[in-house]
Amino acid sequence: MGRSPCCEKAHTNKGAWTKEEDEKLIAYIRAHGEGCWRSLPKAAGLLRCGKSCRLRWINYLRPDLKRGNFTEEEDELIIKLHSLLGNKWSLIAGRLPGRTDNEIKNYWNTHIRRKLLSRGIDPATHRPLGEPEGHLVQEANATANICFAANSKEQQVAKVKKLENHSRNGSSLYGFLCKKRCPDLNLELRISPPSSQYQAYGQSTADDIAAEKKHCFDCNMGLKSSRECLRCRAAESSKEHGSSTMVGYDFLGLKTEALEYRS
DNA sequence: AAACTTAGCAACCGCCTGGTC
DNA sequence: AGACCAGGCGGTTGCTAAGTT
Repeated sequence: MGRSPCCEKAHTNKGAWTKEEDEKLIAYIRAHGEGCWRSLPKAAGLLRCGKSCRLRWINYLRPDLKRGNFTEEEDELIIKLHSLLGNKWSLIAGRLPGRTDNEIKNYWNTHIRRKLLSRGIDPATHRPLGEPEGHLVQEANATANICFAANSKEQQVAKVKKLENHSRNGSSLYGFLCKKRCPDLNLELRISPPSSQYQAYGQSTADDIAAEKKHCFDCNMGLKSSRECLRCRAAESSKEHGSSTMVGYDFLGLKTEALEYRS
């Protein structure tokens, strides 16, 4: 038995992408959007594995990527998020607009690890080198089990329900753990109507958004995050789930699921 | 100038998860 | 219930440029 390979390896290119391949992939996704990665290579005329196309698009070709060096603020945010989430690079990336999980992972391994070691901090535990891990590590693990990102509304609902089984107030637990480990990092989740979303961002982020004009093409108001407009998603969610409240905004204005669910 | 080492990062691999039938 | 599939994630590899001897 076993799983069939995602592609026929004998007839696929490997290694660095050429300019022509990039152009084909960009042109195809512009015309058809992101969809079935398995069938995309053939449809786009690429001799590549679907996974390879997805990686190339997400990590390099996506138009909303921020290129260039990490700022000091981003460094510190990554460190704090890593202390809470561990090696959950995709979750960390979800809170750094324009950065990818791969990019952050590489940056962590090449820069931040060294930076922490030079400060005498163990990058794995975020505690002084040589000190036993203690209870805070368990707390970090517990925090990592709280899910922030889900791919669909259905998953969000399922995950919130799962969370509710553990705690009647999941965000309070999260806030508690965050505060305990990083008292100066505001990761408190909030419920707010879409119209007031900018108030939840904090001024600097709102200014950045305005400067970059990252508005949704559909409603022309909500923030267009790396995947979709939160405002439109909120509207869609409430349509589908009746009185369910599925969307919230974290301190960076990025996608924050699983905040509240009323059945 | 050449040989060697190191750092940075794009890309790959294998595993896991969730959805569908 | 379980087999299969697609997408996603984290760890690792390998190439290349920069730095050092």
